Amino acid sequence: MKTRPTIRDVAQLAGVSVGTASKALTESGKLRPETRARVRAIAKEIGFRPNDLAHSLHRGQSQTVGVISTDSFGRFTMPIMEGLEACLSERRISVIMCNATDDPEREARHVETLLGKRVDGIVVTARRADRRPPLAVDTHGLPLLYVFSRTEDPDALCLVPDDESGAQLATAHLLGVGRRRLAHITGPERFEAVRLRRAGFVNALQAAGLDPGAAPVLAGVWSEAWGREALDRLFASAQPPDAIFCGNDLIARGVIDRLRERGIDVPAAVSVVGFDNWEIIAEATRPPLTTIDMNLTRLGHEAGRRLIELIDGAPSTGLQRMPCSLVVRESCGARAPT
Amino acid sequence: MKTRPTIRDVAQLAGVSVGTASKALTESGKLRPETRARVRAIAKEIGFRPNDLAHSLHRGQSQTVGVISTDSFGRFTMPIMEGLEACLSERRISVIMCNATDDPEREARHVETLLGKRVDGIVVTARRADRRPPLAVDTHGLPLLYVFSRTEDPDALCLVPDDESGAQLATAHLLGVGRRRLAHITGPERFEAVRLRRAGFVNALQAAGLDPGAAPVLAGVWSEAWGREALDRLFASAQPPDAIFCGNDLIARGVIDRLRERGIDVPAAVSVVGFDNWEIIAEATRPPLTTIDMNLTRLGHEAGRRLIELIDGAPSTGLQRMPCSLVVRESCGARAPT
DNA sequence: CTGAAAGCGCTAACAA
DNA sequence: TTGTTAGCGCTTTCAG
Repeated sequence: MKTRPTIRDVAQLAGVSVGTASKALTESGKLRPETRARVRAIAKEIGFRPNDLAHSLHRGQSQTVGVISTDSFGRFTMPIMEGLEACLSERRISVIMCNATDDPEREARHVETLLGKRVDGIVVTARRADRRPPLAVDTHGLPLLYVFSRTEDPDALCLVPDDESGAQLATAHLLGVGRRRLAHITGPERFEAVRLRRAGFVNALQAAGLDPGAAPVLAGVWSEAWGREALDRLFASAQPPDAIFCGNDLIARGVIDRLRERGIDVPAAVSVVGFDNWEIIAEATRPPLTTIDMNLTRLGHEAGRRLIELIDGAPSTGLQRMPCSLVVRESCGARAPT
Repeated sequence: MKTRPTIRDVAQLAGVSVGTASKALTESGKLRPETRARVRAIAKEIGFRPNDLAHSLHRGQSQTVGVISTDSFGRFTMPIMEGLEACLSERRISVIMCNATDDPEREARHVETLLGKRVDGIVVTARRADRRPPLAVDTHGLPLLYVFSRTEDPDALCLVPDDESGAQLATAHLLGVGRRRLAHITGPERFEAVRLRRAGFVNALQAAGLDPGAAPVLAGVWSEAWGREALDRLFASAQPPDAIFCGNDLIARGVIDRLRERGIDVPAAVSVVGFDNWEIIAEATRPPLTTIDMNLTRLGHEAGRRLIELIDGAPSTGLQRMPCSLVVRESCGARAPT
């Protein structure tokens, strides 16, 4: 491995001292423009690129943060990463990806490595936004941020989507297109997201003066098959719903598929709204699915912003819920009921 | 930011010199076991963690590699990353993720940053395995590896899935269950993957003594809607196929959906095989989809292995095609035809 | 077996 | 305006 040119090489070729060369290259200090230009020319010519390791060692900041994911680069992690990286790369901060896949030992090893590399901060992300135990390793007060993930540690800063208000948004939209007999088909009860989204659903009904007790809520799993099955159950009753809020887009897809199979028109007879805005799914349903977007990329971006604040010394703790938004496609019909 | 303990602190508390402390902590050299134990105890007690930046600066290796993706953390990048990270983390090598999203300028900036951080190697990955221009920045002979991506640079090492043999596998499977009137529905012609998979399809037919000219090939887009439309076209003819090899799972899903809508039984009347093994899709089709897996996680793992070899000094160039495999579910029927 | 010191590449404080 | 030097934290000779 041929070693790369150092600032000493640049200085030598430019006929100045290293100190001068350094000054010339970092904009800092006062220098005769002529000298500066010469140094820079040499640097460019020999392909000098400052060694950030040395810089970081000196400065005590590595311009690097670590991301620990328990979601092995899954569907939710990627948009978050995208936003995070976009935000951080503007400050020339690099992000190191670590996959722990729910293995505490791996996680600990990764944190050790990150600490060794003297990252300026760590963000923890997960497959679901439920509470998780704090990192097992003592991070010595390193800036720490949980995204799409929460911890018991009250000192930690956690950023999660606002499932409840997202669900209210969805429900309100169904009411807005004139529906009154709503139902909710969702995932496993043990997910906090399921409980929050149900709460949002119920709240919105109450706010509209409807009786939530009359609105069926079916909890199952996060799959199309469950969506189909649940739909069959709802339509076995005497008073089937005219609108269904689904806990995620997969369920919604199952629901819509089954409605079509039953010859029930969406959105003419029944309106459906999903959750996730998983585009490949939402755009492939027939008709395309109106759904809730958790704005995960924005969440990641915000995480980057907050992490930088933490790194810059502004302390901050607590749980922050970021708003969801409604993406209207065609599965609910016109906004104004006819 | 309270500064972390250094090896000097450890040495001082243990009553030895820094040199001794270093030896004690690195397994190297000869030391009285008693001394070693004492040093280690102190180190553990005060939470000493060696500063890898200093280590790297000294050693000239950063134990870090960069990944440049043009696929903004998309569906194909994820499994590759997973395998790569798993492989590399065993050697305690960290991976820095950079997203360039097809913007050459961003890409260049990222490469600069990586060079500054003195990464030991760079892997480039993409949304599709087609040829791309080499990195715009001079990497000074840094180990470089293209995964799921190729470049014109003949000196580069490129790892891609073997689309052609994957397609042969799929086609052979259809023939193996007794089908003879095959068709192929696929994506846009401009994708190399489309051309290779078609070639594999044709080869397999020829190998079986069938006339490829008689087997329709419909190129369109990578969507369910196209799958449905193409199926309608095939069944508008006098001699519809009894087996369809689809260029990806989305198309396959559209095909299967439409077959069901037409009341044609899968797999009794028609066999279908997909490509990608995108589990969420493949498992949701009715019946579940038999498909080709590009083994991207393994590809990523292999990339890690090869990159380590490059870093360790073994030169290697050229295009390497990694095998795909067949995942049998239920959309083709029994292996032995009745 | 252990201590002292040079040096990895860079920056910043101080001299000239 | 420019040069000199100490030091960031670690490893690795080379003496002791």
